[in-house]
Amino acid sequence: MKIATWNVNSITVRLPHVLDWLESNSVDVLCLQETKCIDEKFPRQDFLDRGLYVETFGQPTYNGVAMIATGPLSDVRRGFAGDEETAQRRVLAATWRGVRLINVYIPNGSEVGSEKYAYKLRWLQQLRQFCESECKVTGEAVICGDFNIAPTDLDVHDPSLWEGRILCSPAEREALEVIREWGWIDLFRQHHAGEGGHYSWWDYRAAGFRRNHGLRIDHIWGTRSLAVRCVGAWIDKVPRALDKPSDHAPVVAEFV
DNA sequence: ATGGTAGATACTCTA
Repeated sequence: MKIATWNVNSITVRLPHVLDWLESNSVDVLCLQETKCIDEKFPRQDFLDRGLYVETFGQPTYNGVAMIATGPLSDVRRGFAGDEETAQRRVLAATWRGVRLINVYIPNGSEVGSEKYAYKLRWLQQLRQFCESECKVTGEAVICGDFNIAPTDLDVHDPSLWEGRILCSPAEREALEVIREWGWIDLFRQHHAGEGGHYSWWDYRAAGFRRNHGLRIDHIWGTRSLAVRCVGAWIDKVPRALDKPSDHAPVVAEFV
């Protein structure tokens, strides 16, 4: 079993990359973020034609998450309990073959101290509640997506440049730690303990990818019972080097 | 010093 996450920065633009990637990577579930596409316009037929199952939770222009799977997705949950119809669409949960999956696009936060930053911290508090209500810590569950947080300085190409800045600030790292303490294990770090230089996002600007000036902000975390079955986790930089790439690379975890 | 690029939408916002 393989589970992957990929911020595609518009499913409309990235559809060829996603279809090609699925062709050459036999993943069972692919969680997408920043689809930037309302559900009615999501190119679901391209996936259905390939025998895949699709669940979407999108809005115009911004945000949007989706799941693509090789089998049916059940108990689909869209957004937090009590969200207004107009709330930003950033979280989608579903069950695939008994595994509970949470797909998140955590807010970027814009700038430390801004209104968007406060929204990010509030959203992270809600996400901890969501984990508690949607998953059993003793069960098989995964939370993955664009977390928009580099958990430690090991996940940052230049920690002194990024110190205290958005994606790296202490308050957001602490809020993420509160979520992790619920019972999640970083499946990538489990297989790459202490290794620097592994990033999942590189800014389009200033030739970030060519210089490997990146951050590891896309993550796959699992509960203990899945972590012991996880035999590998990696970041696939191949699609990031294509023409017209997303600024994020897919992250994959494999289980026995 | 506050750059640089990309995407969706509409003459900016978000990342």
